Amino acid sequence: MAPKPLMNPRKGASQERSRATVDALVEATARILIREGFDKASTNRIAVEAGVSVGSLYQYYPGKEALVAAVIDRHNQEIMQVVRGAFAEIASQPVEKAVRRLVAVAIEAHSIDPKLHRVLAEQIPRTGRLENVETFNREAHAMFKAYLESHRDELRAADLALAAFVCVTSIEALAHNAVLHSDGKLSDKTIRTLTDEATRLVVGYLQ
Amino acid sequence: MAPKPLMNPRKGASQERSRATVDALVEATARILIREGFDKASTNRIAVEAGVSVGSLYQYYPGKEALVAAVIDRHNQEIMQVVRGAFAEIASQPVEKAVRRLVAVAIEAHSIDPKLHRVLAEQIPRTGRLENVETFNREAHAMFKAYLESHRDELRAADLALAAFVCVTSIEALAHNAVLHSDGKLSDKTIRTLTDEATRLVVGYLQ
DNA sequence: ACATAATGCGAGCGATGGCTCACAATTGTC
DNA sequence: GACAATTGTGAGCCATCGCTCGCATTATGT
Repeated sequence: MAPKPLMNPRKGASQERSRATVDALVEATARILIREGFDKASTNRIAVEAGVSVGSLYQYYPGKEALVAAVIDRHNQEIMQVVRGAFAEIASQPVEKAVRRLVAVAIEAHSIDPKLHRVLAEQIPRTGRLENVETFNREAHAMFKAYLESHRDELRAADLALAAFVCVTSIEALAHNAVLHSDGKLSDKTIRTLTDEATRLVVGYLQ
Repeated sequence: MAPKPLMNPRKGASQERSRATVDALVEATARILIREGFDKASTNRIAVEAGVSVGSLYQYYPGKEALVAAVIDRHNQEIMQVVRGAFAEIASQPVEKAVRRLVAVAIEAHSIDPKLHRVLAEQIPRTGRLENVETFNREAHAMFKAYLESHRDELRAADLALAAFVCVTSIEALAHNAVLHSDGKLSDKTIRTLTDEATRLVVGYLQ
């Protein structure tokens, strides 16, 4: 068998110029996803939007999937940054206060770049490589479980992994549905009400 | 403007023969979605699988989207049948028993044709026409709110629409994640545990 | 200045997919 | 049996898409 022609993405982006090209590509991809949706995001279209040629695109990314994955990664990093911060912040706080903060953060996180968030949630097939979203989810579950373990005395649950699953799933779903159904930012009042309810739901369950 | 050449899906499927064709198409679509995934479900491929020519396909459906929508509708009808039955059954039962039943039903519903359910959840872009899933969601919320209203005295919530949103969202998400993460059917034990937890979560919130 | 490497270009190839249309086969009607 | 309506056929048109490759442009080293 002939060895692969070796025309995969060029090695490193060593010069300054190419970093700019890479960034332009990712940002162009995000813009197209937002403005025109997933199926319109062809490699040719993305290259034009980025002010770059298709050839250059394939020098840095093996295909459309990789570009979209890069956008998703970028978005997830932003979200996880916020979430990790929150967990650090609440580590030594009592359950009620901690849960309230986490709910608020979940809503904030889902409100980051809401249009992009919506497209990612609604239009991107969760197939192939794009499963690394799962990694983030697992991290969130693990962090929550760790918090529960260090506050065992305030709780009455036996299986903390199960409890973490129930809490994280509920909080995430509530934030997700609330933000997506209201197309964009929620009013402060709605956020307060929702936070109260979700907190009662989860705290009542844990204690 | 020239009047549209009038080559849209042929009017009615009046004869017996055509009903069979239509059914074959929908079932073929479902089979392909399950076995090969969404992108492999081209109109040509579907027609072959159904033992029918592409031409016939376009006599009954305006395109691939419509076929997939038909499959989704079929699946959702099955689910809503079960859910409607459950709501009728619990109408006069106390909150604890009612919620427990609803949780069980949610799990059952998500376990109907799990492979198809997974494909629909993971691979189908929720775009365009496929938003009528929303209709079913609204129906579920409405039914739950109706139940809450007729049991107001057992509850302490003020805003019942909000309470319904919180409960339905949580139950649905728990059932969804549990079923999808465990690839297929859950063990009886897992189902019992999950039902207990979800029931405690929701009942604790409502009372 | 010159050579060499790194980066960028974009016409166009091959593949695939949605969809049409001219026609054939079947069914219903008298 | 004759005729019209209904239903079924499938080769192939056209558009699009992912991707390549030979070449142009720009940076780096000496």
